Amino acid sequence: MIKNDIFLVLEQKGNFSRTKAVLLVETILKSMKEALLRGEKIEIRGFGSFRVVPKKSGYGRDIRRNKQIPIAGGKRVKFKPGQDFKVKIKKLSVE
Amino acid sequence: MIKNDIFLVLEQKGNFSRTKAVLLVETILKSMKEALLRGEKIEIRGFGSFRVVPKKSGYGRDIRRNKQIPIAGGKRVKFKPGQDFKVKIKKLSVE
DNA sequence: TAAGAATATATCATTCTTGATCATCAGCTT
DNA sequence: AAGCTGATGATCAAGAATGATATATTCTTA
Repeated sequence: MIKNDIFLVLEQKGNFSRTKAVLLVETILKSMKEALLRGEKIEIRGFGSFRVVPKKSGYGRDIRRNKQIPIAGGKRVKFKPGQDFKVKIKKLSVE
Repeated sequence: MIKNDIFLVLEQKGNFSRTKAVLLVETILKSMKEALLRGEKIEIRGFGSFRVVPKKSGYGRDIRRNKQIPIAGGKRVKFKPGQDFKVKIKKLSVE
């Protein structure tokens, strides 16, 4: 699924024009990124939550030279799917 | 940020009615969940990607009894923020 | 706004991801 | 439709998440 698929869904199921659909999606994505960049968490019940958490990891690898590379700490974004969603995804293995 | 905040953004910046905003968001979230439940990956350039990956983890813990509990394998959803987004988030630590 | 529903937290050991970089592949804009 | 921009894969070691459960907290809906 890519952006275009979302536009199509909005055009078909939501009856929105392509222009509106694009405006919509971009607006939502932009506001979500801004929220996370402010350090806020995003919590959408039934779907999942995004949180900005500190990161300490300290080593990477230079493939060419096959040697370790120090990595500075910082923050990262973590997504956690909702409970119901998570359970359903987990069961995909059954198929 | 919660669902209501997204509705507000759509009402203000996108000039959509509350009803339309709700329909929109629910439609998008639903289609995204369905895609992932079909095993598809979702890739939104500039934001990030969601993928369904296999999981093997095998042990949990019962806090009351303080003993190990076996955990069945399955699949899980993984979110990976876009490059630019990831870098910006990482720098939040500087502040 | 208040009731109802969903999520965070803490716990431990095992499994898994992060992180830089180049080449390849794929999404997105014109 | 094609090119440009952006994402994935592979590598290794060490730090970090997962998973079940009950309670406290927060989101959502009627």
